[in-house]
Amino acid sequence: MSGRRKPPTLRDVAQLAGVDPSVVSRLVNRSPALNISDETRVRVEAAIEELGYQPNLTARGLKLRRAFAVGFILPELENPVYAPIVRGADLAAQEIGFGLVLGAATGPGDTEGAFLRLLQEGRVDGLLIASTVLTDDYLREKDGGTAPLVVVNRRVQGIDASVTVDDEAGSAIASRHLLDLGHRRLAVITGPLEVDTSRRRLVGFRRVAEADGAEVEVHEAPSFSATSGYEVAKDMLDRRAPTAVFASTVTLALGVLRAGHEAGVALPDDLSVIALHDTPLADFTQPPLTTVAMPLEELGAAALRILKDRIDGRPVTPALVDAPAARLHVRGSTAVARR
Amino acid sequence: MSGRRKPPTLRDVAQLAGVDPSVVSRLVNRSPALNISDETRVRVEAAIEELGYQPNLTARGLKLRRAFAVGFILPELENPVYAPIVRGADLAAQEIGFGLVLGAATGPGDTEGAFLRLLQEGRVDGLLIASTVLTDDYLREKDGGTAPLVVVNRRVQGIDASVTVDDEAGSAIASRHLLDLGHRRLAVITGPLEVDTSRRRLVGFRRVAEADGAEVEVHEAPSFSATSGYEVAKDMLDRRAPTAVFASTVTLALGVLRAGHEAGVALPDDLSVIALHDTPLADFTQPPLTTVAMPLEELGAAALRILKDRIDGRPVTPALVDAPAARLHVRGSTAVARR
DNA sequence: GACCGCAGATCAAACGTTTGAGTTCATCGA
DNA sequence: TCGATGAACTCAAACGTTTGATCTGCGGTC
Repeated sequence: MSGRRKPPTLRDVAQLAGVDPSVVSRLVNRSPALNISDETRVRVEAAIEELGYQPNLTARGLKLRRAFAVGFILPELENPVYAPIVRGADLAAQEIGFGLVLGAATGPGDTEGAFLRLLQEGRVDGLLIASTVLTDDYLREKDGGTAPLVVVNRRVQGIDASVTVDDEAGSAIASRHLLDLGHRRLAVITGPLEVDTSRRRLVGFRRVAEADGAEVEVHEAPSFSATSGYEVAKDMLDRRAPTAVFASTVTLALGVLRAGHEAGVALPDDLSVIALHDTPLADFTQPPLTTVAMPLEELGAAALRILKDRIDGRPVTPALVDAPAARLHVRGSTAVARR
Repeated sequence: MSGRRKPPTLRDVAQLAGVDPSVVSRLVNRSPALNISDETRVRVEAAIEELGYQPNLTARGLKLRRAFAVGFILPELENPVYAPIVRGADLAAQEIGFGLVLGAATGPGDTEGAFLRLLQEGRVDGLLIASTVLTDDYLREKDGGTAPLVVVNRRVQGIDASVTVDDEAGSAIASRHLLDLGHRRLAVITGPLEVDTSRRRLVGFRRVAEADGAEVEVHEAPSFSATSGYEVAKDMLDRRAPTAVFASTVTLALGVLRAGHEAGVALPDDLSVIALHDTPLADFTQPPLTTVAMPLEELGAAALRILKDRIDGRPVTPALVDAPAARLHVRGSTAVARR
């Protein structure tokens, strides 16, 4: 309520320091074209300090045709996998003085709306796309359109700018863990296989398991939700059950756990469960969920940096895979195979 | 990559329609000062259509001293309680053409940094504060400063603009449910009592329970995390255990469930658990968690609308409580009291 | 016939920056 | 002594809007 006074401008600073605004501008921007005496520099800096001058983003944006912000399109916020990705992106954005504006979808299908809205308004300089609902075709069509985009945690043919973690390697670790525990009859519950990320996880898991001669049955869930995981797992348990299952994401695993409990199978003794992606929640499932933690925060940060490169017109490396340390967190949901 | 051409401007439209830019501007903004013939109107509208004109937000922003965006400061994204709040706010923002920019804290303590950053840059016109870490004093000091703010899910003395759900009523419903099941020895695990929201939940629960002559023991967790809930619950179970416990938020409940399992108490037969706030996850805990769903999405939306009122300088009702339908979701974690 | 009023437009300054193109003045080499 | 050089600045247009002020006819009044 109290007097919201307008902040000092470049002009104010210039006037106080007795110089032209252009000097202040160049000073603030460390422009190489700046050429002033030390004395003047000191005076200007003092003026900036005294007034607490902060450049006006909007004015800069108008002049430079920049929003100094990027949008993050995601299908939903509830899925715990997004929290670290968003955090990573936000942090990286902060570092370069960018804002992260949310384009959360309101419901299935509206991701597209969020997409277009952000772009057309010129509110953002580029877009991070973590949605699984936008089709490859749609993305290819939009890429290079109004604004640069980077797809996160997914690769689409024809779009260079995409960042993924090494899903294959992570899944291989899960596979290895189960094999080490002596499991021979394995199942994987994967997300929709039209999503390339799902496919890579499947491949990674299978490669290791089959190289070891273990049996792998594949169950494709129609979505990444816990409910889907539950349905698929219930179905799986009705048949000849495996002794261990790899859920290709944490939400699916939640469904598996529930199906297990309902079917009365002892966890982890009758059925080991391991999931890709770690989350604070994993400590609190019953039993606590063994996971392979992926560098999701790094993923978000990398995505943002790549997006910035595109915005600045720098060349982007074809399909950067970001592969630091996938780490196994052994909790209570995996155990040695019963014989 | 392909030619990113600059979008049409007001000038372009004006030129095409053969009128002055001011006409177009006023038309677009439905300015009452506009006074043109139908013929002209048609021509201008056609030009807008033809060029696909979209007003440039940055330029408008510069002129009008507006960012057309608000910031949302939250302590973390992992807590499932925030997802619906953010979604509600984002939806409401979309409706009025505003953007929602994230000010997620990087870690404890940095919420403040996010706060100041967003404000000073002039990136936002106002701020939604859902953080529990900013102190009342700090908020009071900032209120009415650079930008308007609205505190979400919390009330602070001296700041009119705050929105909360009816925590008392919700907690009362939880209380009622447990009493109806015949429980007489109740416990509540509350978040930090320096947070007013925690206090209101406690009050609501207690009022109903004690009116019924039931016994209520209070356990204050040092934070809202699952880990805190776990620690406190473990402690509680070591003593004379109650037959039912009310966790004042879902994350705390997760901790309670785990403590229960570890202590070997049968859930829900030996101990009923009910939590405030619903989440998709509740279906997948073991046992599935009985909850009282609060209108969190509405909370977010209401917060945004109030913030908009403040931004526009409209008077704000003192401490609006938004109290539609808290709903009980009975799942597997509550059962009739054993005698 | 001078004047008013009004519909239907136009003008131009401003919002706070950025930046290419001047300007001024002292110094230097030949 | 003159012009060239360069250091240290200033000028002013532009980015795309918004908006109060101004202009131009024309029909109606007295």
